Amino acid sequence: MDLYQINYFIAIAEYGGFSIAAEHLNVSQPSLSNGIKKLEKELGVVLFERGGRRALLTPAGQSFVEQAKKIREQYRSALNKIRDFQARPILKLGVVCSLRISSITNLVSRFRLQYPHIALELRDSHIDEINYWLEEGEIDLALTVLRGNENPKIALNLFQQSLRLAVPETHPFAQRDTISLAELDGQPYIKRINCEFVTVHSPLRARSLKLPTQHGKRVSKTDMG
Amino acid sequence: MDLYQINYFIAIAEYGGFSIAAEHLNVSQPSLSNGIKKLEKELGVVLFERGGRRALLTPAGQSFVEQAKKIREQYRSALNKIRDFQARPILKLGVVCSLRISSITNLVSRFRLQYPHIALELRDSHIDEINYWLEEGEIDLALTVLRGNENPKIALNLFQQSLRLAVPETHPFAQRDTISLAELDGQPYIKRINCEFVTVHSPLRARSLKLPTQHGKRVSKTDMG
DNA sequence: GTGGTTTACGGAATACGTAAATATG
DNA sequence: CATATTTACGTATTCCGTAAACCAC
Repeated sequence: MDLYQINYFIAIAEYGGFSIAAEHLNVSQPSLSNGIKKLEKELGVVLFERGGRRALLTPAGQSFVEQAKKIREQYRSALNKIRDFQARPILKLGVVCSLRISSITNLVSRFRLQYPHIALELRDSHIDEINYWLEEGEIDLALTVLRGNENPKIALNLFQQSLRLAVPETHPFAQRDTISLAELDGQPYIKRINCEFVTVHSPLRARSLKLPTQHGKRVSKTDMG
Repeated sequence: MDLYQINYFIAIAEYGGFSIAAEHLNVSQPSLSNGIKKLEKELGVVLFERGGRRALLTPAGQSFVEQAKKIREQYRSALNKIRDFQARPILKLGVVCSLRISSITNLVSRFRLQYPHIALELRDSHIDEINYWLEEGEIDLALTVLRGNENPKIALNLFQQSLRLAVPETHPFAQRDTISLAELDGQPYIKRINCEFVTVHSPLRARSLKLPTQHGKRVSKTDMG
């Protein structure tokens, strides 16, 4: 039994399907299928009901999810404890995937020049998981979007980043120069898939394509440049 | 990180060396060496001080032993929980390695004839680990040696097995027909290595070679045929 | 020299991705 | 027919054992 199988299994259980879990894990669906198959063989039980549109946990699977999460937690805890002994200090940095890449590379290169003896480890995800990692001590710092209600002792404004809205020419917003995020609340939008921008062709003459989404939740007010 | 690495690491830490751990794990020394090397690389710390006769834990290694045992326990607990859901019932049987193989195979074949739908899983080790497995619920039954003080409700005498003592012709015991185990207390003896009998050549004309040892502890009174 | 660990190397198992096939609604 | 999962297959990695080298006492 390997940890990757544990992680695969938990992801499929939480996302409710092989395909969507594969996207978030950045692996192919067949890899997940084979991994779970091997896990089921080792455990001697069937973990998912694959019939129909989505993968549903069997009773055995439901039981094993709890166990799997405990194993994962134990492993994470062990990794955190061992960090104090590592010769070369590692700064673990969580990055919200909606940040512009150039901003990150700029910061990283300046950091590496100033602190060459410190190793950098970057992990990116959506804002909720970043906050979770921060609480659990899995990352030391987070590059994220400030919402204005942060404690100034633990949050620092590093830079501002302008967001642009893409609408068709016929859209009511097309004539406006600035839009507050509050006005967008409830509007349908194109969802970004796995931190990649969906490329939009002809019918829309896009000004630019940059929309924070947070996985289908409605956008709320945040800082705009 | 795989579980085999965890098990390798704990075994080396407990036995105090790569070679002796390899014997008990039934793998080669280089396999252990590579496994630990990979683990150290992944963790970013050195786990053992390899200088000299034996492998000694570094401070990081001492810390990680505790974590590794927790991970192993969590994994075992998960396996125990999943057993209730397994379609084909599995009877896990622990066998003391000093038992005669023919006695075990005889019992096993009769069991399989009578209960063909039950899968059998056998694990063998010394008596202390067997008892530990029994307490932890890792095995359902134990084939072991009765010491006479067992609760008759949970222990059953299945058969008796005669033990023989091998001594040189000049030894005081050589003229005796029977020896009680109490008389052997404190006597030097040839230690069995990894459940295999040490083959003894010329100078000793052995009557037979069968001595219960329990890993270097002094033998105590038990049932003799 | 002896006991113990590491390196080198060949073979077997496996994890991954791409592409095709199968099943479900 | 569309979506979702499973097979099939080629490739790269890795795990294991044997044999040889290295290292400390």
